[in-house]
Amino acid sequence: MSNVRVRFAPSPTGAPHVGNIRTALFGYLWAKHTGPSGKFILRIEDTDQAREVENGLELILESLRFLGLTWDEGPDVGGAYGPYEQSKRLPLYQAHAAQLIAQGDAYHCYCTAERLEQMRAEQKAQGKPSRYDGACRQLSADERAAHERAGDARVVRLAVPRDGVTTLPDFIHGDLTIANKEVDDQVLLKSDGFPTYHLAVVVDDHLMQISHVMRGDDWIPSFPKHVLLYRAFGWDIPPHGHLPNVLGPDKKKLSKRHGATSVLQFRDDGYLPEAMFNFLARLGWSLDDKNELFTREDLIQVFALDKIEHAPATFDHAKLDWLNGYYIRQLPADELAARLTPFFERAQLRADAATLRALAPLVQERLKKLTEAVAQADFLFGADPEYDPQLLIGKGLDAAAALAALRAAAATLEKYPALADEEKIEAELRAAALNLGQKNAQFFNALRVAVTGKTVSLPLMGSIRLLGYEKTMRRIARAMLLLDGK
RNA sequence: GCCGCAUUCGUCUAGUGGACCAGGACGCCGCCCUCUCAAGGCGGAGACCAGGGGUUCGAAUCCCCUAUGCGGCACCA
Repeated sequence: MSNVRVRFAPSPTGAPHVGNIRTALFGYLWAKHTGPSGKFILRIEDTDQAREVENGLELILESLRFLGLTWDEGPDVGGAYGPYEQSKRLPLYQAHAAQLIAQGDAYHCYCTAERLEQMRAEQKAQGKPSRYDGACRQLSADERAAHERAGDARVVRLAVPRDGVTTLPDFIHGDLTIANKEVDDQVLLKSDGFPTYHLAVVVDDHLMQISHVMRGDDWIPSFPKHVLLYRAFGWDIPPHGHLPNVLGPDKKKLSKRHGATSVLQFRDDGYLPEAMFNFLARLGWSLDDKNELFTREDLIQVFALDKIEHAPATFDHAKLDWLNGYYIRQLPADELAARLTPFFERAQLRADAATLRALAPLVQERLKKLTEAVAQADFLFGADPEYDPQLLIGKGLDAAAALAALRAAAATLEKYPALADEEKIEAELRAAALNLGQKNAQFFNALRVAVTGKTVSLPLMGSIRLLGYEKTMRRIARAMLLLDGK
């Protein structure tokens, strides 16, 4: 196979959501699967000035970087086929549009927005599909000259054949066919001199020698325009694959309506890139019935185009959470601590590196998302926690028994102010429980609530070690006081 | 409305004419482990393969029709 070159071509209209990024991921995987010669290219389709967002480009770059979807060519890194922002390639499109007009494959249209609007309203009223009526397609030379003399604004439209059908082989769906009469005389070049998607994508994919076009299957209805353009220019059509969309829980195409859908939001919500990468790859693609967990390297190695699903896939948050938890558990403790750092900073908890490093093993198998560590560890920071004293009294115990448990626990801990030998302390605490005739669960519950203020907490011994001897003893004493009144 | 794409457990999916009274994963339920919660182990429920016609000795797998869902119908991508 000659060199594979796949492009991801978003427009800078906001933070890319996971559906778009999944398209980027598949392109990346396919390019990298073919080895070092496979290139992943980033091209920015900024041809609509109206919809542009100021930091749109940055958001795209950041999203791709988060997932490690490194591009070989793009607006920031350059490449042999630049520029990679369509707004910087305007003369190219204009020249190609001129060529089409010269060949008779496109024509100037002088219709005003008002006329088009009225035309569509009429078509709609008659229950007809809204399509450009071709008014300017058969303008005489004189009429054109008149419009030009008057300085009327003009666009360039594609002259779509009235009959026949257009077929595109698609490596996901098989042959796709649409009758030409269903295809609009699409605008190729807008009156502001910018191209529309249709012209730009074909010109750029060809000029940039894109080997495989991969895009969402919401593009299927407009492929005839692209095929027609390739033919008009006399260019080979690269293999196309229309990826099924990613759906929200309501089965509708994923969008902002579905809540946090941008990759950056997932990052901020505490999802690992490893997990997102794995999860997104499995949405609409699978290897077989055995493998679920894939690293980036695995995926690059086994990714195959013919395994891409035909039907849209629903984004399953629960499964993502499971995967994220799995990858969190795989992290070395140092690494987990490092990844946790920004979340504690954001929560404004003064957790130094050593504390986080010691905390990591405790929270590790209890996290689905990194953000959750903050709530699990918050008892370590700030003032002694407030709680309902009733919580100190475990199931089947009374206040006196809980008090006895705390007294025994304090007596044990007092012997180990350095909290050095955890196992030994724990053994002694168990012995104390036995001695009091309490179940471990009952005994430790009292201690747990006293120390953490919660009935559900991180492992007790580790929590005590992190809290420190002083604070622990103070909280136990306080708990005993609370119990005294009962 | 017109055109197109799709249709296997709740979800992601395996399955390309016989090995499928349909396999795995997430989720769910139960048990074990256990200082709580998790994690882990074990087990369970859960899909008559959208429906109906064909083709075939034989169909989840091939063909047709219907239904449903989704997508597109801009000087937006």
